[in-house]
Amino acid sequence: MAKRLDESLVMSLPLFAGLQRDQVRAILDQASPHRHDAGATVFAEGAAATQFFLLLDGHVRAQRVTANGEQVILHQIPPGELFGIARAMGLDRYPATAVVVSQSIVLAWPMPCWDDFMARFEGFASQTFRTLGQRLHDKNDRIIEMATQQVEQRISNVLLRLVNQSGRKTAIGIEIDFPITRQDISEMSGTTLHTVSRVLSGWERAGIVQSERKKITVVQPHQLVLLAQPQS
Amino acid sequence: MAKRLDESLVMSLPLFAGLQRDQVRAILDQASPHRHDAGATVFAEGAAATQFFLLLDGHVRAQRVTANGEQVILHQIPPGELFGIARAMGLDRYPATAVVVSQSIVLAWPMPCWDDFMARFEGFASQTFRTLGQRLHDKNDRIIEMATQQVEQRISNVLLRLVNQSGRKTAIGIEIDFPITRQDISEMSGTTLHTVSRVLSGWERAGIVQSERKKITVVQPHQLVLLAQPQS
DNA sequence: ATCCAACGTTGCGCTGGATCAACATTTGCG
DNA sequence: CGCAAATGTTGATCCAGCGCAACGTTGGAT
Repeated sequence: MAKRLDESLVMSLPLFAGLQRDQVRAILDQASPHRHDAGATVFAEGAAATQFFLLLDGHVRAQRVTANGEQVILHQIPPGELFGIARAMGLDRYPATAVVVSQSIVLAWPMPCWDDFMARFEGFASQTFRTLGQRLHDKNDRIIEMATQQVEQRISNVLLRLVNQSGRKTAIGIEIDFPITRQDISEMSGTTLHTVSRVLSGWERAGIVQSERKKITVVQPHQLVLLAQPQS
Repeated sequence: MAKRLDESLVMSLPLFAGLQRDQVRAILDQASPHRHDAGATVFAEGAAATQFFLLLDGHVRAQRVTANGEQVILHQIPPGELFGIARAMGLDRYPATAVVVSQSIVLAWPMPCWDDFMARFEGFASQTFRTLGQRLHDKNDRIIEMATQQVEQRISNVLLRLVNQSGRKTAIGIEIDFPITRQDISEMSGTTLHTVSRVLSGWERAGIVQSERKKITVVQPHQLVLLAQPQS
């Protein structure tokens, strides 16, 4: 653990915009960096919220399990974003489980730092507000989708969101750059893996997507946008 | 407009906890009070966010209309809560429409006050964080419900939420203390008014609820709790 | 090289709820 | 008062998508 974190890794993040280099230094010095492999749990629902985190690289998702044992994926955290900030919301336990989707680099701070940072760094609070506002907005969108749209449209929307957030341009289209299963998509769209499989098979036949095991490439994003629209 | 707002109206709200009487005075002096009748629109989706609001008394809901013209009720604002705080989330337009459900008293501040209040009053930011966190939590619950539960369970959950938030004890049970239609409930639970009507008729026959036009009284809350549970 | 677990596909039947339709009741308004 | 609009009820029908089942495919562990 001798190696220090380099400020340049994070200076470009909106969270640290407007901070001096030595301020960032001070923040980073209190963080412990972790590398997690796919499948690892960063924190579990209901556990005491002793740390908060910044996702430097990779993909982490927040999910919850129902009384029935069904999983629901609530949120996919993009690189550069804070997560596990229960303290900000007045909670002392994590409201969901954070699971690593693909190898990720995560910074962790002890939760007491939270109040300290909020008080000392101007942009910290406003940036956190923005993040929460964005999440709230996304969740509203999702609620509206679930309330009014058909399964096929919901799946289109999930794919489009993933592509926008984590798409990587390739020769044949835009690829989702982390491993994702039909089951995952079903847990994001409120349906079953069977239905997802059927729908994706259909789209593959129509040339809209192309997929391998745990990998999906959107070949015709425009078609997907059309499918995502509520049909008149 | 000669009458001044009395501090005691709001001093007990968590939002103003820890503030001195003269601080509250200063805040109130910048507010303009409004009385709205049922059906009035406080602000519309997409409009420039020029004001933020505090609901003193009554009921206001946030809703959005889909491209199809279907309405979805996103949130019901309880008395004492801030709303229309687009600024906090980094937005300059309201993301939803705020409609008055029953006669309400609302305080309005010009949006520029927001940054000012946030900077000057300690508890303002933390209380707002708490409110946003609470909303986020509610929306997660709702997403999980919509993804995993049957219509009857979702309707139970909606009723229970309304009863908890705005229930008034009466001789026969707990009554929802603002006018609410089957249509409204369907827009909160992602179903149709027909299905809501059928379900409520069933519950009425079973003696769980009792309802008149635009009025619902839960007679056996416990039964409703049981119905809301995912069946094994 | 083999095996096993995870992942993906597809057919089939069933059903929860949407949709369509008709009608009843209540309220507000000219 | 009488009428139109809003609200609520209930029956009949239909189908999207779930549950179930069987099977195929891939990759990683030993």
